[in-house]
Amino acid sequence: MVTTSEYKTLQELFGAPEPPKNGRERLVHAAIEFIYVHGFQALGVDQILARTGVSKTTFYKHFESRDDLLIAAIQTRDQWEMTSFNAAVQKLAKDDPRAQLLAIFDVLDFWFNSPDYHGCQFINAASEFPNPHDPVHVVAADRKRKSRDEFRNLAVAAGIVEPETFADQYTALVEGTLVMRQIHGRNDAAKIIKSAVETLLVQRLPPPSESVAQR
Amino acid sequence: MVTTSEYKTLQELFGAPEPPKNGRERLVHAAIEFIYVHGFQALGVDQILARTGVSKTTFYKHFESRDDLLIAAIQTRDQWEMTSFNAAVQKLAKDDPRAQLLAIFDVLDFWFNSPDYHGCQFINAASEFPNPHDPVHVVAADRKRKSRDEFRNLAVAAGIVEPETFADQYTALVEGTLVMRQIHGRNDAAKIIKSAVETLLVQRLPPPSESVAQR
DNA sequence: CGTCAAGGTGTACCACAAGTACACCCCGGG
DNA sequence: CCCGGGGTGTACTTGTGGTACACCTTGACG
Repeated sequence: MVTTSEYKTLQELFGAPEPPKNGRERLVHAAIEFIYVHGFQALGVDQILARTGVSKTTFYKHFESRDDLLIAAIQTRDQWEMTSFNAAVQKLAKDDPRAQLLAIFDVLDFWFNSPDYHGCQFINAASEFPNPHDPVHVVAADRKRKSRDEFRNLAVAAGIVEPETFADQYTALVEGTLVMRQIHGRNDAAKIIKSAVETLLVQRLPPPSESVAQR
Repeated sequence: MVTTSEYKTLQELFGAPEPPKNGRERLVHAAIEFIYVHGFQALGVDQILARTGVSKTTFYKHFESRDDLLIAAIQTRDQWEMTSFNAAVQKLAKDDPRAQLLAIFDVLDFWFNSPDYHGCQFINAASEFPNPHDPVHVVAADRKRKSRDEFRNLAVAAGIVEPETFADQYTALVEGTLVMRQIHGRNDAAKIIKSAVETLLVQRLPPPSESVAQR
């Protein structure tokens, strides 16, 4: 098992999103930053204009409406976060699927203890836009289902029995870990839940193949 | 284990909140209903006034502001939901703590498959008001932490080893189940995750006492 | 009976944010 | 040269949270 101590900051694991350039990208970038801290509904058009120095006319040339900006923001965030997170897991656990299923919680632990953690953007988004047909909700729900499918693929690759059921239970633990960190305020959540994952893993790993030396 | 088939509807398990009477209660009641479906930010003062037939002047005699109504709404919902849920668990599992830890997922399953399920109000609230000092967020976070403590108490009563760790893992599974139902759209979540709870339980139940040790 | 307070109504109004209309600027490439 | 893409500024409309003020109804009680 790769020890995570060689990585000190989340930046090293995640990298930073590209700095903004033209008007539209400046707006989306500023929106992402603001929304992640204060939520979607708190974002005011005038506020984001003052913050970026873009004029209102320019804004409405790039976006049909305020909602249009919100959609662009979560889509961009989705792209960035998915690639960053997967890259971080890859750094810690290479291509070993079983190690990756555990390393995911190490990455979560890093993330949880970074100073600018403000919860899972997609849980927030789906809660703020409860209508399942709202475009923002759709992006968030798709992201969640894709994550669950990636977990299933890892489970299959790791040779876990009943990978679908395992994927559901593993996903629930991940989501629950996010909620415990964000709402319960437990920033040790990832460390503690990781042991539950190990319990589920050993129960589902059929042959005692000593191939993956764990510990 | 109590089979749940004797209960057909969530109403039987939960009961209904008391019908509204005077102006203030009508407003709070209508707000709760609306918020649970559409979210906090979607609630407009004029809308709720039209819906209840209360005048704006009356509204502002009862509440300092719109936010004040939101706070009253989530507090009232908190009271009602906690007592209803606990009563439902009691109906299914009497006073057997181990059975209660499993029955909680049976109640969740009922709830998930009722037509008017719209997610966990408190996850929604904390997401819509991400500022940890916001009054609405505080109510939601307190509710979550209290639930976790109730789970810990059940674990202690059930004689589970390391009840604190178990409570954290159990809580994560509950929260994860809620998220999977609400965002992933998996209304079979409670059934599937229940088996993970059983796995954690058998691992933590120390003596193979053939009958559940009851008080 | 008279009166007074609690709780309710209606209308007009202010402040602020989303979104529109219109006139204008600058600059690089056919 | 001039034309279109991208940018600016100002003034406006509209909707909604919140206020001010004048008024109505009911029931307890001296």
